[in-house]
Amino acid sequence: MTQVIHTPLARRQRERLARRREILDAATHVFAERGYPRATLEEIAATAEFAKGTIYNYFRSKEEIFRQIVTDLLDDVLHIADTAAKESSSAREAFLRYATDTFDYFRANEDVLGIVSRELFRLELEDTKRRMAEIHRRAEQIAAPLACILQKEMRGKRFAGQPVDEIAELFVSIVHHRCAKRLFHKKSIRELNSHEEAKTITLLFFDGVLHQ
Amino acid sequence: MTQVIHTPLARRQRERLARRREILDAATHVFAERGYPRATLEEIAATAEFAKGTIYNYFRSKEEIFRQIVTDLLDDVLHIADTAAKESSSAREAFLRYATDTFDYFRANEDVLGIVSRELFRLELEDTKRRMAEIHRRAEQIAAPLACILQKEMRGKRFAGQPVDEIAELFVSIVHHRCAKRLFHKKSIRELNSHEEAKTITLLFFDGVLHQ
Amino acid sequence: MTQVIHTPLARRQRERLARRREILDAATHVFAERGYPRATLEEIAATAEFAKGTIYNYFRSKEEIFRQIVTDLLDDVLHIADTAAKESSSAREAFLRYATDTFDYFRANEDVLGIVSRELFRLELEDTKRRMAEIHRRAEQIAAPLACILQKEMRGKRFAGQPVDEIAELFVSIVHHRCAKRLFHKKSIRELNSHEEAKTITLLFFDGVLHQ
Amino acid sequence: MTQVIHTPLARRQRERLARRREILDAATHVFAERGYPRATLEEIAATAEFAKGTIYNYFRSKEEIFRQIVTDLLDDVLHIADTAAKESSSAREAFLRYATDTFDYFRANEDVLGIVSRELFRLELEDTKRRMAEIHRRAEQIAAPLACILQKEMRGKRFAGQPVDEIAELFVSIVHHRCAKRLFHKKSIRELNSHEEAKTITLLFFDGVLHQ
DNA sequence: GATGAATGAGGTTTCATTCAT
DNA sequence: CATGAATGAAACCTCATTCAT
Repeated sequence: MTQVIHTPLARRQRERLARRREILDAATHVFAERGYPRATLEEIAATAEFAKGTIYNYFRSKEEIFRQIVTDLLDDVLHIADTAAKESSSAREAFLRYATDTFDYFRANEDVLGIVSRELFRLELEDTKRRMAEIHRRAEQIAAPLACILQKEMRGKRFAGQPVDEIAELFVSIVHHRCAKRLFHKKSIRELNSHEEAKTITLLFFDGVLHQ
Repeated sequence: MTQVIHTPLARRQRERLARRREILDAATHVFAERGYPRATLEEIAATAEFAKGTIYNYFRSKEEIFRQIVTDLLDDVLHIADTAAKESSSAREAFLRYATDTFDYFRANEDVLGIVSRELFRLELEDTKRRMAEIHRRAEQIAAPLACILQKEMRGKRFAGQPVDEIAELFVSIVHHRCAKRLFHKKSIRELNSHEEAKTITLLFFDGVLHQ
Repeated sequence: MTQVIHTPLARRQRERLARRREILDAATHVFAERGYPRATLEEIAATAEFAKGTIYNYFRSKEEIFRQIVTDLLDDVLHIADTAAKESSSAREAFLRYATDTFDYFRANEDVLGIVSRELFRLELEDTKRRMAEIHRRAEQIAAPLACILQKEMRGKRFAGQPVDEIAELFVSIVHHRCAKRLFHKKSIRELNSHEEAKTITLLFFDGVLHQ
Repeated sequence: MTQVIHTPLARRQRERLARRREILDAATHVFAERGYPRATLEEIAATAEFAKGTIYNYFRSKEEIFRQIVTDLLDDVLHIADTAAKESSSAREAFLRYATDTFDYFRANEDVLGIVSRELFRLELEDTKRRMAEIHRRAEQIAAPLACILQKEMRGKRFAGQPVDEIAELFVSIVHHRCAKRLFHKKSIRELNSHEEAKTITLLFFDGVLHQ
């Protein structure tokens, strides 16, 4: 068992990380509320209860804060996909689990979902196109473990001539779409019954509309 | 038969509309290239080969230009969906046709697709959330004619407890996702074989992954 | 008696003057409504029912329109003062008449009064100070005929060491102040009883508060 | 006796106020020189020796700067009127003192006088007319203490059927007119002998031209 | 003479980032 | 490390004036 020694240095480190997290949480809230370009560092700082300048001791720029939020999110979702694939014995089970867990995750992190829905593709980078490609690459990563387990079950066959990973990506995009829809719809996302929804789209994906 | 008289007034009107279109086209290009916030009126004007002030004789603001582009696009897609539903004899045919035509439309209007993929949710409105709801409502409109024909075929039954229009929306979102994917992928959107792609997702939607 | 010949040229001339007047009237209205800087040529033109460019066939600039209005006004008031002095047999009568007629004039030309009250000193000239002096010189001109008749009655004596024309100017400024006050006050200027008001300030001027 | 502790916070506060004042002074100068619409923030900032953006850390807009200047001025003049009324034993003495002190005040604050003379009525508000009424209400406030002491002396009688406060306002307007006149006249306002001028108009006001 | 589209200089305002305290 | 005042580049938009038709 690892022996943790609380040297002053370690405390410093921990406090630093805690404050970094506070800033990220504050920023997440403000981005979700105002949208990236309308969000000002002034307001983020006020929400985090720091002075504007302090933010720059933790992040190099507004952009970096935003990218960190998105990266964290994608990591989380990637983890969900990994776990779903690893701990399931069939593709159907894995996909169902991925959908359910993702729904739950976003229900618990509504703000982050808001940001991703609106801002994911709006990073203010020199080369927007490069960024878009990057995002889609991450989506492929997320779909990969799901594709992998599906692959096995289909014994290497393609679906309608398409490689399996593209098909898995479709599923991922459907999940995302349902989340976003709920977020901006009359019914609160909190009322979303994760398991019901997950079953629906898994059923559609595996059996199609006509074969229920 | 109506005798068209080209009065000066009519000519003025026509020229005005033509120039409005030129501006919209130029703006579409710049928005697609730079993204909405980095797109400057300076550049839009230069691209349209007008002076900055001239733009304001045709549109009240940068925002208005953007909304016009989006509105036009949604109208076009809505029209595609309507036509597909009206001129098909089965749901499967209608969905296939909608997918094919939408693919073709975006292949011919790559810039517009770029804008929508990135900017649709970023209209700079006071109340971003209200706007999001509006966008989703438009999506429902687009899905409506497809839902309608599907409804008939399913004889009023629901799918896994979900109303048919939500299911139709899923299809629409899949189509959009495939378009965006192609746009930012290594393979140019021009190489996309609309018919092949459309067949794939229609097959998936109606029969599922397991029943090909 | 002058024989007026209505040659085509004269008609042109008359029509031109009439249109000039229409523009001045429209401009007077818009200036009064919006204030000089918020007034746009667009709106002046629309009010006059001409196109924007047409205005420039009659006036060299927005500024010139404004100066013409002010000049016309000052000429009118100067005429009132002249007449009052010429047709009165005593200073008291002359001042009373000047006040009464000026009140009547502004009641009939409310818009012009509004402009003068707000804009007189705001001509957008290179040298504002020179302009201010010019305005005050005009005020002296207006006061002059009144000063003249007062002078006679006072047999060359000064009032409290001040030259008579400065005293007359005070009276003129009091009249103007009462007009402006009424214009922006709850009671409409239309309800102003010119004769009553005029008697009050004339009484004050000649006999003072204590000697009624 | 209070022990003043100069905490950093207090120092910050003081410096902030000092800089606010510097900006107001610079703006006053530029407004007086150029007039409100020709005054640019560029020049105000340069005069105050700050960057343009810095101004906006102290005031929300050009308009707000202007209104602060005017409000401060009106407060000062109101204070003069209050003091004059409170510390005088007769109306004549109060009016004389008000006139003298106002002359002195404007001689020491020439720039502010310039602004008020030209700009008072040009505040760029939606509803200019509402603003004009507001200004006239302030004038009434200023006249109020003077009216009050005059009232007592006249034992409730009206003058020529007019309420006493309207009469007091006339006096205030005469004072203002003499100030403006001097400002834009050949003789510098610095040469104005406050006491002489004040005596003249007080004499006129109380005894009239004919009874010296 | 009348029209109205085109012009473009110039203004106000925002806000991410820096840096002295 | 924390602070918040200072910065200044950029952006959007207005509108008087010109000029080809």
